[in-house]
Amino acid sequence: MSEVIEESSSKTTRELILDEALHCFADRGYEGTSLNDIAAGVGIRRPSLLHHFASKEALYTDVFEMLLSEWLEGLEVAMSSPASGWDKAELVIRAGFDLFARTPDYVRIMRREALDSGVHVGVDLSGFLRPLFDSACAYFTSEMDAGHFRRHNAQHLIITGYGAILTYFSDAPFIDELLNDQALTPENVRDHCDHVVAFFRAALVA
Amino acid sequence: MSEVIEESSSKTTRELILDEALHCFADRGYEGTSLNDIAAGVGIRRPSLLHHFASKEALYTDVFEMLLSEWLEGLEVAMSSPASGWDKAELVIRAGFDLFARTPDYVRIMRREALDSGVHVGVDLSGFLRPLFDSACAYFTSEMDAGHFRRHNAQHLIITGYGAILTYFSDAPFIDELLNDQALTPENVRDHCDHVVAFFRAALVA
DNA sequence: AACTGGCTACCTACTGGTAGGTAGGGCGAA
DNA sequence: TTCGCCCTACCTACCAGTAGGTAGCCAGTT
Repeated sequence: MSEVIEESSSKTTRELILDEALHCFADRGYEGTSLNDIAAGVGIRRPSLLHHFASKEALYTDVFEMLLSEWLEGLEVAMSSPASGWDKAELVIRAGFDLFARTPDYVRIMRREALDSGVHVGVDLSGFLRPLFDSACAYFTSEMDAGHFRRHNAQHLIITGYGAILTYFSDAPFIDELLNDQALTPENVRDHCDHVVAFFRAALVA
Repeated sequence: MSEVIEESSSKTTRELILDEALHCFADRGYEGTSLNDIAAGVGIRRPSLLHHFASKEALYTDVFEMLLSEWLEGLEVAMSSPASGWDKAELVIRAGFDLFARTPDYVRIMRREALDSGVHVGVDLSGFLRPLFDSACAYFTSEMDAGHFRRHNAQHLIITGYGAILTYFSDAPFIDELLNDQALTPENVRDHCDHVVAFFRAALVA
């Protein structure tokens, strides 16, 4: 049964294209990536790539939906945890770090998409993330009402956290240069995660 | 003296090109902007634009150097203030907000450059910003040593602050959608600035 | 006369996408 | 089993459009 061997040892061409496209789009952006680049990375010609995806936009949208489903899954698991108070906030922050460290290419695509405000992608990005945002706001508000957290505007708080965490991964090449070190080694990611956790704890827990 | 009239009532073509290029590059990125776009925005043809700038890269580099000199000037003034302790940190944060709110296009270009890790621009970005980074680190470290601030890793702290502040401006279109509001109105910028100041104060000042 | 700053016309390289062809595997019918 | 057929996955060759850049002309100023 050759397909068993194929499934265990190698991916389908379609999956190889998605992987290569993810990497190229993250690295050079939508406009900066040509279908020839992606096809060459996979080892096929452009028309063969277009046999698997109807257009460049369709390919990008598929990559982006991969990203969204993975993030939604990863974050919903953490956010639905039965923990409460600071424990839960820390759990979500650490889950976010794990998620982003595992898939830094996704972070850079998301950042590019935020900069371009969704001109390339057909999906409704903010509609997709709003539920997460709203439930995070509700959580912090209720914890502040209960006196467990210092009072802050919950929306601004989430945006600040989103920026602080995402930037470490999206701007990693730049941070590398600034620190003269590799930002994305496991130890450095853990160190920065510990710092962010301690920083937010100091700001939130009286 | 016609140049007096020109300076007060209208800009030179070169300056008009720089302004339009700044806006286009911020909006659609380097690859996403064509020289035709910029020329059309100014009201001339592409070859005429290339009469003023040797190439697309040269134009981009000039735009970027405008950005750097403006930022360096704005931040150095704040950082060289004789204030101390938390007052000085708050002063620099508020100066950064003012600066970024005044020139949101610069922020988006900087973010794109951080994502691309400086492939388009000829200047040494991290070499330019390192002195600012180092002096900020030294300041926080000495204040923490003196017991004025809670102990944090200064480098991580700066990076967290950089991400938290920059993101509000670079991702403004995305935040607009998330909040169903305009992130960059003067009131909203001030509100967010107040929040960031309060948040960092809570985290740093025991 | 010379310079400035614009123009049209053109170049080459490359883009996303299409047309048409082919090697080969899977499969039902003879 | 073998023949004929379809389908998948790839290919080469090509298309129109657009990119950045160049050559050379022309009008107005100095």
